[in-house]
Amino acid sequence: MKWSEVGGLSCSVARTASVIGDRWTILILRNAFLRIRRFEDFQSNLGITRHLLAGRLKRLVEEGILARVPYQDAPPRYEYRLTAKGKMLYPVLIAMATWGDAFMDGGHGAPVLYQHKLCGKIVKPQMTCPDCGEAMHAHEVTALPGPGLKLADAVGRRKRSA
Amino acid sequence: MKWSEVGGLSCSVARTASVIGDRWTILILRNAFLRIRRFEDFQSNLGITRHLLAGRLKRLVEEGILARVPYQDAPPRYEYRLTAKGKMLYPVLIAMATWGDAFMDGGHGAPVLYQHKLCGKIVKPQMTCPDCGEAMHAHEVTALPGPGLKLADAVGRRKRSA
DNA sequence: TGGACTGGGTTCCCGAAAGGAACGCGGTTC
DNA sequence: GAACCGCGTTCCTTTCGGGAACCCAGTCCA
Repeated sequence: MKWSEVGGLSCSVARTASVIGDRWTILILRNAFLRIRRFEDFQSNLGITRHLLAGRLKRLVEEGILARVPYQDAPPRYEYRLTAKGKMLYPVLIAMATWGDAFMDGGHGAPVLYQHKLCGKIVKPQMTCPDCGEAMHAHEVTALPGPGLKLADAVGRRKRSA
Repeated sequence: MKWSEVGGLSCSVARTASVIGDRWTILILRNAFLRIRRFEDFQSNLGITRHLLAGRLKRLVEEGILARVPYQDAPPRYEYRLTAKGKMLYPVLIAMATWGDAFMDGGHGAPVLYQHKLCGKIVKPQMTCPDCGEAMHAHEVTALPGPGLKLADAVGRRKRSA
C-alpha cells in the first residue's frame, strides 16, 4: 500500500500518516517529547513488546525523526533522540493532547497541563493563522491545489450540498 | 489493550490515538474535512476496502466524531458528517499536513495550500500560545501534572541528562 | 574466573486484524 | 423485469501484533 498517495493525490496528511499514523508510533513520540530516550524506558513505560518497539524505533530513525546516538562507550549504548524534524511534530502531539483533554477526559479534567515557558501561563495551545494571528477553525480555511499536486482530487466532484 | 492508559498514566494523547490513531481513520477524517461524506465516495477516493470503511465509520459515529444523517428518504440514504467534536480535530489534521508539507513533499512543494478565509492569505498554520500569542515549540513547553492525572509517570525518574 | 546483571535487541508461535473480491439487498429507473 | 445505485456484509487468505522466551556483548563483583 502506497500510503503517501492514498486518496488519489499526493497528500501531506497521508504522507505524515504513513510515518506516524499508528498508535504505538504516536505513543513513542509522546514519550520522546517527555524526554524518554532509551529502549528499556520506552518498553517499560509503554508496555509495548520489545519486538514492536525495535521495529518502530528503527523506522523512526530511518525517517529521520529520531536519531540513534551513543551515550556511553563501554559497553556501547545508544539512545533515541528527537531530531529537528522530529521536534517539528510537536504541534501534532499537542493538538492531539488538547483534543483529548477537551473530549476524552472522562470527567476528571486534563491529566497533563502545558505551561508556556515564555509567558509562564498554563495554556491550551491553539492553531492560529501566522498572518492575522486569529485562531483557525475548519470552516475558516479553504484548501487549494498547490505546486506539488499530482492528480486531481475528488473534491468538487460533488458540489457541496449543504 | 487499553490504549487510553498506555504509558502508566491517563494520557490525552493516548486517548486521542485510541480513536484516530490509525492510518485509515486519519485519512477518512481528512476526506471528511474535504467535504466527502458518503460511503461510496470515501471508498473510491481512498481505495479502502468496503469492509474496513464500514468498521471505521461505525467507530467514528460511536465516538461522536461523525454523525450518520439521512440525506434522502426514498430510498433511505445516509451520509457521514463531522460533528462539532469531529471538527475540533482540525488542528490535528492541519498540523499533520503542515509537517508533511515541510518534510515529506518529495521536492515538489506542498500539494495543498491553505487559505485563511478571514484574512485571505495562504498560510502555514502554527501552534500558538493563546495567552501571549507566540508560537509554541517543544522546548518552550513544560508538561505538568493536571487534575485528571491518575498514576505517576516515568518522567523525572531519570533526570534530563542533556 | 566465573556467575549474575544490564541494555538492547531477535526469534518463535498463535490469534487478531487487514486486503481483496464477491455477494446481498432494498429501492428506483428505463 | 432487468439493470443500476448506495451501502453495506461475508468469505478467504495474508500480514501484523501480543506475549514470552532467548541471545549476546560487556561489566561488576566475589
